[in-house]
Amino acid sequence: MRLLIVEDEPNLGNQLRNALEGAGYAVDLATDGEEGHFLGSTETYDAVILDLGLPEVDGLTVLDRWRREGKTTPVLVLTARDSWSDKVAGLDAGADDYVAKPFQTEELIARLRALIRRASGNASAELTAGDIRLDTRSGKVTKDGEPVKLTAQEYKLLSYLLHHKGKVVSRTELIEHIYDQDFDRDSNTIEVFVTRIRKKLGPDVITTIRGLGYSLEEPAGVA
Amino acid sequence: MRLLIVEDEPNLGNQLRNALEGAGYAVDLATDGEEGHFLGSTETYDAVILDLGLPEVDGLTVLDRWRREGKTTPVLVLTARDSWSDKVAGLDAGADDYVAKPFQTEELIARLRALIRRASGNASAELTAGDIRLDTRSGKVTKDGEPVKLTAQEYKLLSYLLHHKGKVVSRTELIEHIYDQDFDRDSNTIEVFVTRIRKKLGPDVITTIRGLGYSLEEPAGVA
DNA sequence: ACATGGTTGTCAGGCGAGTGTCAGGAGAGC
DNA sequence: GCTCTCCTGACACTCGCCTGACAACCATGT
Repeated sequence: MRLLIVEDEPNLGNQLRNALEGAGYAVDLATDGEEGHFLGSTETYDAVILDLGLPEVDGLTVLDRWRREGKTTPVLVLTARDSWSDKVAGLDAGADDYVAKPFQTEELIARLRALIRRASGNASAELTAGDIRLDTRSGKVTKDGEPVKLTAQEYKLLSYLLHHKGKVVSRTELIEHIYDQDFDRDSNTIEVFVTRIRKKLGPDVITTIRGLGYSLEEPAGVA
Repeated sequence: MRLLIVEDEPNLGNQLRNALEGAGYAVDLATDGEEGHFLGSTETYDAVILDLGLPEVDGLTVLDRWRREGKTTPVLVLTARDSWSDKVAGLDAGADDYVAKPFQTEELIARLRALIRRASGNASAELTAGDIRLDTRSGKVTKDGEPVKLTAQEYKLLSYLLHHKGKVVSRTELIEHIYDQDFDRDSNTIEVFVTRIRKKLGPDVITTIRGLGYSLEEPAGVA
């Protein structure tokens, strides 16, 4: 899962980045509205955290532009506390959720998780495929009810595939969503991690679509 | 366990704070409704003690706002002795328990404990995991029936993990709940205390989830 | 006031899991 | 059979975590 933070205040921005990276997200940080809008328009993110009070271009404007461009990425807006007018305006512009500043990191993360879950159309916090089960809240994975120990990267990869169950996901797409901007794009880490996951969860969990990428399917009628 | 006290009368407020800190809680104190609401909205507490007669914004209003914002933190309300109307109103606004002023500190603490226990879904005053047993009433910990002497911080840490048994708890979350507002966030005290607890209770009590945090599990079927 | 014992937070060194790179091998598709 | 893609075992390096030692800080009793 990859996030964009648009926040001009350096302290808060970095603090946020650290917290979210700690929570297992890949994070890009933009420090003004111009850069934020640019990144949001050109890169793909699973969610955006947008501060409203920004230099150059106001946060609301950025949000509005994205929506006009047809971007549907879920956006979580940071508002100053008490600023109800901001909230209303934000709603109109198409924000998906709010957190009042200053905020508690845990709450922000919880809301983000909910946002991403909603956006990918999953009602529940649990993602499943066959006998594999992943709980996004506790961060635990089980197979046949047996807990399986995954490392951070393995978890990210599996979680992304589960969020896009049934679709074919290219290696590039995976790299873009699991790592942040500056990461060597011609590396075979993804293959390596797919292998490692297959070792832990069984060879049939992830299907290779030769030349295109990988896909995680709900196993067909076979019992 | 971290508490918020909202109490305008300085004597009572400080007295409460001392008593509760003595009982092993991390305590923040707000002296008016505005500040109280702000802290309650932005920080995470395990419970709130709320006086109803407050300057600026009334206690009931504060409570009502929190509930509208979706806060589910358990709230214990302090009411004047005979003010039944307050109680009724408080109930409507979503208070979880009452203590009539003037009150006995011990009673308050007992009720708080019950409140927190209920909120975390534990029926009993005892938290257990394997052969570890923690009595929240007496504040005593035993392993295999043998009493174990824990220091205050060790106890807090263990207790928080037990309250969240099975979940992965990040180092940040632990810091936020064990210490009060201003505490250096990048310090390795948590690691140190985990080590110390492991020394006293055995190395397998607390599991490290690399990159994410710690977790306290009910040991699997193995006898 | 002073001494004492215990508790708490900081630091630095060390260790190991986790991660990415590589290279050789297997298999699909033509 | 040849080629291109993907798989996978081994290795090196990094970074996170552990842990022993120290110093500051209480609380307590004298």
